[in-house]
Parts: sequence; C-alpha cells; structure tokens
Amino acid sequence: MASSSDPARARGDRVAVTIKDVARVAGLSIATVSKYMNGGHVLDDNRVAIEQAITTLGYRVNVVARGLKTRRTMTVGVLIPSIEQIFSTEIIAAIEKQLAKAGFSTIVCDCQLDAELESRKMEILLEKQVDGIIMMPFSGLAEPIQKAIDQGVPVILIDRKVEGVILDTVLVDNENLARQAVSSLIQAGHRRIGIVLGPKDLYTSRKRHTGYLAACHEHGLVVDPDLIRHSDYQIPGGSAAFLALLDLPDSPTAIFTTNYETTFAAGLIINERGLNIPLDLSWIGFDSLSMAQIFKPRLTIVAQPVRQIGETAAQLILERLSGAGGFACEAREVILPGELIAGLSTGSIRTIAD
Amino acid sequence: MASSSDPARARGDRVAVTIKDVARVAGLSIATVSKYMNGGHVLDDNRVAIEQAITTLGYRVNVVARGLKTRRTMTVGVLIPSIEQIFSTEIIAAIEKQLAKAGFSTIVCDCQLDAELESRKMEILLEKQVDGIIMMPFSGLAEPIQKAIDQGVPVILIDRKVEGVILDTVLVDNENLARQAVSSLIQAGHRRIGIVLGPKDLYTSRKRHTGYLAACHEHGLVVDPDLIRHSDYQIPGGSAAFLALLDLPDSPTAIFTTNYETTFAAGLIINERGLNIPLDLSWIGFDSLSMAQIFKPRLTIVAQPVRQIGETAAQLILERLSGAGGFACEAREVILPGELIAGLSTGSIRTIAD
DNA sequence: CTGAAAGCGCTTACAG
DNA sequence: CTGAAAGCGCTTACAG
Repeated sequence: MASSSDPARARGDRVAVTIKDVARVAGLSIATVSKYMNGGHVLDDNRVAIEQAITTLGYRVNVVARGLKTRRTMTVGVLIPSIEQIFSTEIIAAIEKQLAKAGFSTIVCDCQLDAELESRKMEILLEKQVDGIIMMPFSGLAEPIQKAIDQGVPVILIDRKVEGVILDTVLVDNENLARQAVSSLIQAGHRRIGIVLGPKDLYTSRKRHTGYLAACHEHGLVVDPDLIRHSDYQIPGGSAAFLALLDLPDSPTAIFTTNYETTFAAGLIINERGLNIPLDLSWIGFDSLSMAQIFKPRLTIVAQPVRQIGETAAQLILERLSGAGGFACEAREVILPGELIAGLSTGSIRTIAD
Repeated sequence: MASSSDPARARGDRVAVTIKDVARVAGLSIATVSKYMNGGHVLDDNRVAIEQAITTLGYRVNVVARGLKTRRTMTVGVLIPSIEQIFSTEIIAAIEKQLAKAGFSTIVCDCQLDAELESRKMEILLEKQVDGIIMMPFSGLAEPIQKAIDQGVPVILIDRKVEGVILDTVLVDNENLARQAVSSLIQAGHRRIGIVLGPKDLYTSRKRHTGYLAACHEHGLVVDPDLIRHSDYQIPGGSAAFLALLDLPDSPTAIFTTNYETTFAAGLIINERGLNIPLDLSWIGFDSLSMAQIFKPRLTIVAQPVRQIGETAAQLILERLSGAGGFACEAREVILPGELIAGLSTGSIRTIAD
C-alpha cells in the first residue's frame, strides 16, 4: 500500500491500487487475478489469496482501462432535450433501472433545448465510447445521429422520428390519444374546441393535430382553423396561444393543451384570470399527472406511458448490444398506447347551457 | 480507412479510427498528432496535413484511452437521491452547465431513494474514475463517502451535512427560512400553526424544525407538540401527517409543509376535501414553485436557490480539481440564502375572525 | 489452472 | 518542431 510519505499522495494525486498490486500481494500473475475478477475459475487457495489481497488493498477495477482493452465500456448514453422536463426524467429513471439489471450504466446528457449543443453532446458521448445511445431528438436533425451511425454505435430513438435516419424507435400513439381526448369533449356537447399544439414540423405535434382533426371529422364537426394554435411547446409560447384562444370573439368552450409546458401555461393563465373550470371553460391537459391532481377541480389529462417508454428503449438497445437480433436486424418501431385520465375539468356543455 | 470488406465492420464491431491512422495518413508520428490534438504547436504544413487526415478519416479522440494515460477523465460524478425530484434536476442542470464551461462532463447517478444503491452507485462512479464527486446525501451514512475519500477523490456535499466526514458543503439557510415563514404566519394573526417535517434525524428537517421553534419563541407563542409532525418527506407519509393535523380536535389555522413532497401531498388533500385556502386554512409550502403558481390561490412558498446551489458546488469541485486552494485546503461551508415567495394562501387570521 | 507477452489508444518525457 | 519508446491498467489468446 502507498505509504503515507508517498509524494504522490502528499500532492493529493490519486495513487490507485492496480491489478499488479493485487497480483504481487497474492503471489500470482495479473492474468490470474484478471481471470478471477471476470468470474473465471481459479484454485481455491488462489481465490482466497486474491480476495484477501483485494480487501487489504481496497482494490477496485479500473473500468476505463478495461474498456480500452475490451472495446466495451458497458455504458449507454442518453441524450435528451432537457433534464428539467419531468417527461424526460421519468423516462431516464426507467431506462437506468432496466439497464442496470444488465450491468450497464448510463451517461445522461441534455442539450438544454439547444440544437448546437445536441450535436456537441452527441460528440461527447461518442468520445466517451458509449456502447449505445438512447436519444429523444430535439432539433429533429439527422446530423447528430448520423455521427453515431458512422461510428457503428447503435441508436434508439424515443418520442419522435427523425427524417433521414432509419432506426429502432419507441413512440406513443399520439394520434389516437388526441382523438380520444377531443372525442370526449365533443361527446360532452362541445362544438368549439380549441387546441394548443407545438411547432408545425414537430412529429408529436403533427400526430396530435391529426388526432384532433380525426375526432372532428368523425363527429361531423366543421373545423375552424382559428381554434388551432401552434406554439413552441414552451411556457411563453403556450401562454400566448392559450390567451389567443380565450380572447377569440367566438371563443372555444373547451381547450386541449397538448404537452406539459402548454398545459402548465394554461394553468397559470386560468389561475391569473380566475377562470372557473369547467364552468367557464372545459380543459384537457397533457403529461401533467401531478399537476392534474393538485388542480381544482382535478384535471383530465392525456398521460404518456413514461415507464414503458424507458423500459422499451432499454430493451431495444440491449438487444442491439448483445447482438441477438443483431446488427443486421431491421429497424423496429414500437408504438405504445397512452391513457386518458379523467378528472372533473371537462364539464358537459349541455349542463352549462341548461 | 477500413474497407467495406473488413470483417470487423461486417460483424458490426466498431472499427475505430485511431491516432495511428491519422499519423499514417498525415505522414507524421503519433506524437506529433497527439501534440496537435492537445493544442500544441506544429509546423503549418503539418497542421494542414493533420487536419485533413482528421476530416477524411472522421477521427475522434478516444477519451477513454486518454484518461488512462493522463489519469484524469475530466468527468465529475453527481450522486443524488432521486432523479425524479425536481429539486435535484434543477441543481444538476446548473452543475452541468458550470462544469461544461471548464471542459468537464458529468455522470449523473441516482440511488432511487435506496441506501444500498447509494453505496453501489458511489462504487460505480469510482470505478469509472471520475475526477471528483458532487453528492446530495440520501442515507446520511459516511460509508459511501469514505470510499471516495480513501481513493483520494474530492467530494462536495450539497443540501445536507453528513456526520463523520468533513468536506466542502453547500447548504441552504433552512433555519432562517423556516423562521421567516412561520413568523409571517404569526404576524398574520395565527396562533396555532402546524408543521409537517421530515425524519427526525435528517439535517434539513432538523434545521427547519429549529426555525419553527425560533419563530414561536420570538413571538412568545407556546409550542404545542401536537402541531409538530414528522414524516418521511415522501407523499404518503406527508399526507398522513397533514391529515393528522387537520383532524386534530383543536386543529391549526395554518400549516407549513417543509419539502416538495409533503407540500404536494397537502395539495392533494386540500383538493380532495375541497378546502378553501386561505379561508379554511392558511398554508405555506416548500420547493414547489411551479405548483405554487398553478395553485388557487397562488401559494406562498419557501424557495431554495437551486441554481446557486449547483453553481456553487461546481465551483468548489473545480477548485479542488485544479489544485488551486488544493488538496490541503480546509473544508469550506457555504450557506446560501433562500427566499420566501408570497402568494395568497396565507390569509390573515384576524380577517377570518372578523 | 496459470503466466508471459502483446496490445487496446493515448500521452509524455527525452533525444535529436 | 518531431519522433521513438515507455507505459497508463487492463484483457486475451497462447503455451505450459
């Protein structure tokens, strides 16, 4: 063991115990110690000697060195738009848990809603030699993803597709969920239903838009384009869109906000204006389970299956990494169902009219 | 470049471009390429040759290999109780941003509110050879932390102290914040003020408890032990404690919930029971800024300076890593002020009585 | 089962 | 400025 007069230690340098030290103390070769460390069989006497050496020295394998040799770091990179979005954190938690079971750890990177950072962080993940990547695309550009592909690193996409790359993807049935939500409002008697969407070219927003239209058509409702508002899916933009709907001359009797941020923005405005839900307005939110429970009255929301998204993505990357199914296997697309969770925020329009 | 008939590539293995390839293509030694990669001066002609080789080959430095040699991975581990707690994610975001400026990346580990995992994740961080660790302790045990210390890896603690280790620590002035919150209720005329705390031995809970007592004493209030409820700082325990206060024969006219989860739990119950805030009850929450804004009427809360906590922690670890101040420097303790953000949930008791 | 040797991709004194 | 060589800590055929 490094003596306390070791100049390296005195300087505060890390004086790592290496496999060499273990071998020396155990009186064996490093090859044998390595074999033991990796679960191989060694003679009982040797096993004891090694275990003792490890304990006395406090040896811990250096996975950086191991990774250099094995060319596997047993690490999966997770790249998301923002770590401050609860939608992402729940997914990350599920991914981590699932991967840990298989002996993989994760490196989480967020790009802070910045397209340039998305590319840089992908770069960092690759430099760190992650074995695979699970990515929730932010910019929608293929370029950062292509870097991983070029390097032969498997990528699993979650939440949305990206044009220009064909990869395993875990999606949610956004269209159907939006259709259900809007249908329930129509069935409650609403005829003028506003919707706050995201950017026009965003995959999830497009699907939710389609679902809205489908519900209207099914019930023979004429679609008023004034009721369809695009936003940036952030709080300020969501607020503007929601306000625009409220302030319409012929304002909607119900509004559907289609992601967490726009739902939150709506809550702020409703609170500020002192609107009575559902008397003044019916409302369905998205992705905001905890907010939905606190809100008075309890909000109806569309809930995405966050746990399952994470677990599925982890499963898919593990399959790619184990080579079962393997490199050659075609890209798979998993579409998960979500859930409409009923609260009391969607009053019946007939009751109101009565 | 690896030809497309390369068997490794055919198998889907990663055929990394290495510094050797760059050197060969550029017609130089790997030492020179390495020098260039690390910002050293090379002849202009050589620089051009190297840059060209890098571009054509798509070379990316292998930081795993570099780390093995330099004994610095330029990575800081962040160990937190749960990635699903918004209090943590905001801090993480701040840490990441700050460290990125200095060229460090972060590996975030959460222990999922599991003491055993806290120890294992610390182990994983050390195996990954992180240069330093920022930790929000969960179990309060010194054992996991000691592992890092033994290995000479600097650790910065945030949010709470841990007995048995002396380390740089970033804290919030919990006592004072709680004192302010309770004082404001007393000044509004409340005499029976309930408080939902966390576990008795938890650092932050103890401080908030002390602040409560201090406010009472300052205003000459007799403390009724029935009004002080300990919980596990989770939602179910928080609900139970809050309900117990509500159902007291002589129930409090105001309640202070002292972390995010117990505040959320209170919101659930208030919503379920249809309590009118502040007519039926005055209420001050904690750590729940977004919830506070949605709540009707806007909640008064104690807000911790999450951004600053993260930035300060990052700053401290960078100083330890740069050796400025250095290894020998004594442990520092930074106590940050928080903020009482006023809403409308704390009505005046006099008004009610009138 | 065990050990000597080569090598993963890089950096770093040290000569030249 | 440049290059040959050693070595970071590990694993992995290959002999023995």
